[in-house]
Amino acid sequence: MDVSPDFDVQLGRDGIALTVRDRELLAAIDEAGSLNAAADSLGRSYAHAQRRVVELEDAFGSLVDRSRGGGGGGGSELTDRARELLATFDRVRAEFAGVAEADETVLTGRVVERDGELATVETEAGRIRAVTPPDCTAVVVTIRADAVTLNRPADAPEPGGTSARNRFEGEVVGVDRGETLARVSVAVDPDLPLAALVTVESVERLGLAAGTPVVATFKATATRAVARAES
Amino acid sequence: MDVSPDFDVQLGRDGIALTVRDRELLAAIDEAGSLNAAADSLGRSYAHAQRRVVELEDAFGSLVDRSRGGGGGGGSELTDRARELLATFDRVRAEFAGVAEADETVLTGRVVERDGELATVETEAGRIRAVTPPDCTAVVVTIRADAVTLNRPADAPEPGGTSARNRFEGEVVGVDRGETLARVSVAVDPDLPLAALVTVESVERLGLAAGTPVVATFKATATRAVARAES
DNA sequence: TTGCGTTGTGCCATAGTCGATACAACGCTG
DNA sequence: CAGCGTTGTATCGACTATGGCACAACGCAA
Repeated sequence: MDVSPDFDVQLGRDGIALTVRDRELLAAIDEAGSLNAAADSLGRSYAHAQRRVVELEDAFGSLVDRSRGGGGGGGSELTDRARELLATFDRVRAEFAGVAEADETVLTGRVVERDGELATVETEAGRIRAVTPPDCTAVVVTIRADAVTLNRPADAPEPGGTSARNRFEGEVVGVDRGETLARVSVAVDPDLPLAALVTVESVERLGLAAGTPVVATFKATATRAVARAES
Repeated sequence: MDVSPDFDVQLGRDGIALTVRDRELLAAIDEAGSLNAAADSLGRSYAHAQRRVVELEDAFGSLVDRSRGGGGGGGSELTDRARELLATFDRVRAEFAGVAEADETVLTGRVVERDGELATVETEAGRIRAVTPPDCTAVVVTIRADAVTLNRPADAPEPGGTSARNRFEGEVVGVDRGETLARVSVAVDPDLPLAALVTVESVERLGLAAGTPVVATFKATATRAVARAES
């Protein structure tokens, strides 16, 4: 069952949301220098684009300095606030894209202890601390590969000296080396592969290869559990 | 400019996407035992729900075992594949929700070296390794608070012994303690606050309070840069 | 004054989504 | 055989989003 996670970002404020479509419109205005030319270059109607800008400004404040008449008939340009908005939109989108691409290892387990939104979950691989929704004991916990850091056993931080609440000793079972990023599989307790995304530079510095003993650590706040149907 | 990032998840396959709405429909079928009752309980039309199920099955394979006639007139129930689909939907949605909530520290800088998708960026706070889109030198790098781990200086891993490629020494300037999670601000190099989300248990174990010296580490693969307009 | 290209506004047409309704087919029960 | 509640299918109408178009207002330039 190969499905591809996808997402739509939006920045909300005062009940209305700035979507990808709006982002494109603002960017086009910035480039074209006029609302009219922007709508044209996007193949959209001017009327709708104009109304949409007003709508957005209603919620987000002044976004486009528009002037009519004058040399060339007038024109429009983005305000600083609009540029700032575009920047945060791109930033948020990049974050989401990161989690959409990242692969992750998922474990099923049961919560054995709970303290507010934090819980410790008993899984096949051992106990894991994760942020967990309330009122559920049967859960699946997912650990994103970009959240687990690998350490040489000798250099691994003592459990008492770090805020990384999860720590597993294991040995490397595979290194899938890309150009600059590598996906390494670590066999924790029995023989369960935990995926970690690291730089190839780290692979070389730590001398990671099949058989290398490592200590994998990841934060409780970065691993999430969701309820699962009891089977 | 306080905007609230929001998102819509969907699982794509064969060009069609399973949305939140579809998730609700499938869940309702599971609970009600019939497509008809499910549509009713959601306040939707049966006709549309039925068509949608067929549409989804076209792309995702058999999802609902439907039978008509017989005792009670028939009924429907989810296939294992549908249940699996629901589970991964929830899982993915939880991941996205995590990044939507997490606060993050953003730094502006310029890439000074690059190696494929990885780059080192010179920022006010020092050099940071981050995954970076191609063809840009002016960037904004964002570090999610749940991605940075705090270490006691004595226990901090040596740079050579860990896959965490970013390491900053600093001291705690503030602890915003929640019920089980705490947001601690760390002043790195000059006096730039880096946000870290840790458990209150970690706060106590590490004795974190204003003035405590700590070493903050985070992985290059977990920090992302996006292009920014040259000012 | 005329011309020009822009912004601002209103109205209509079109397409897509979705609920409402109606009806046939189905298969067990009484 | 009749009754029942389900699935399957077609058709209609309401609502929304969006493009197309028309026209006024604007302000500078020639």
